[in-house]
Amino acid sequence: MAIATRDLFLDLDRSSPVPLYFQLAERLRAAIEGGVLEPGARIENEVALAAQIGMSRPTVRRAIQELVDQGLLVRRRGVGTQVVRGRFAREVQLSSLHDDLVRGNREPSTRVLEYRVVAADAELAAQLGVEPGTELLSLERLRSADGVPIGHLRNHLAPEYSDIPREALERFGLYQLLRGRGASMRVAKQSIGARAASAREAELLETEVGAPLLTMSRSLYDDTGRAVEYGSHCYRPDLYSFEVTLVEK
Amino acid sequence: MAIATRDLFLDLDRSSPVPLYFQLAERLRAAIEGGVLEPGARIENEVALAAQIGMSRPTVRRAIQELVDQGLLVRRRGVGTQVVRGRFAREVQLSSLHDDLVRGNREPSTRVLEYRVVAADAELAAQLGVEPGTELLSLERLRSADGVPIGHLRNHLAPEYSDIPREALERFGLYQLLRGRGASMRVAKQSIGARAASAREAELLETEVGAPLLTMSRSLYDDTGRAVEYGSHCYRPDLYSFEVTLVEK
DNA sequence: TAGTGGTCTAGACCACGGG
DNA sequence: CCGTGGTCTAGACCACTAG
Repeated sequence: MAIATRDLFLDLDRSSPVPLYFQLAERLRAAIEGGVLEPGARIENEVALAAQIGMSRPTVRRAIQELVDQGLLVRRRGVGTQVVRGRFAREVQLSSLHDDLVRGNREPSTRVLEYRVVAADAELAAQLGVEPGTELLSLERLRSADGVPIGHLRNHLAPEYSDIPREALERFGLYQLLRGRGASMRVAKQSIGARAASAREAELLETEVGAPLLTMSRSLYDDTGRAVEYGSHCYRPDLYSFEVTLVEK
Repeated sequence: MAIATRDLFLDLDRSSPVPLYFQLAERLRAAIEGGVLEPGARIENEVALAAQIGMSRPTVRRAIQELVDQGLLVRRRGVGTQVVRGRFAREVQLSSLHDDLVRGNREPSTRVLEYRVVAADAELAAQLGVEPGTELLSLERLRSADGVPIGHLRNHLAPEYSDIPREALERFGLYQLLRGRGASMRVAKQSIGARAASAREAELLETEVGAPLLTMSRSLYDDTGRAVEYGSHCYRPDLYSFEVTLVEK
């Protein structure tokens, strides 16, 4: 039996700049995360839901699809749509470690270890999709949370961002600064691995030489498809990990 | 100036069971990966493309959206759609290590180290969304590629899959066996981290005690939202890493 | 102002799963 | 057989960007 959802959608605002499908998706999400729709519960079919709410079926469908993509709902043709059982994972966003820490109510701080302009070698040029020899701002930072070192961050920034002042990097997250300079970041391609800490990394991260580190290298592109930065980071695995949700299509 | 794409879409098959939007997306992908559409190239606008191909705009739009979601294209309202610059990352699928190795033309082999039924404790029950005490098949396997140990895999399977024979696990990937039993897996929630190898892990993986290992724990759900398995794996980081593409919405 | 992607409608037909 | 989600159409209006 499908759950009655009539009362959940009374306050949709058609004059709002927020899309209808998004408003509906957020209400469904709240119902799921708030326990109104329990794990395993079936929601009403798309046609009936559209009629009840007074929206077209494609709009309702898109709202549901958002939650399917995020792993909160599963659909079966000919059967129906249900809430996934089990725990909910916080969705991975395209955000910086700095922002992650702030969201987790931890106090981030940053020490800039290196700040200089370099010419892109072949490897960097390929990662970023720029010409070899292009001038990039090379950064090396140590990021701490509540005074404890958590990550060693190396970044190379595209030329248009190479005027970010060193002092700003001590106080703000890199993504925050990039956004403030008009970058609209869209696509990140990451590779996650592990390796042993070097002597320098061990000293910076206050751990032992050879201790396991979680590594992440990332190429970041903006909404024009141009490279914004290439980053090569390592983290203390006792203080940081990556959460990923995969949905089979 | 937008790239002419007229000739790319002459062989679309409207009678095929493969959806039109998917056929179109695959042709676009081939054009991008084959270099016909170069990094940074703009493709024609959705309305013109639809008219040329003889499809409706929503269908064309959906095809483009597929590639946007996969990080191959970027769109800007009022401007247009462009090919992302930089390297293309192979998309992460919901697949097993076994399948990954086969795809990479490597020879996987598996040693089953443990095979027994256990009762779910509170932690496992929460991860899988089942009642505590539910009987689960507990597995411990060593996966090698071309004879070199690459990962130590611990899994707990939901009751309906606990009759998978031990011998099958030596010869096939777990996902392959689950699919063969009718499981249609949909959602995986993974956490990726790192830690030091224990004495046993070091021996199994032919590395040193304390050597860095890449870890991944995963809850897997099927298309009814029910739990299929919980896995807790570790890998030799010199032989395996995770590739992730994130797209900001 | 012209051109683009973003949203939304109101239908239609089909494929699949279950009874 | 019926109910469900999956696909597709042919429009419409709007918001944003660039010149």
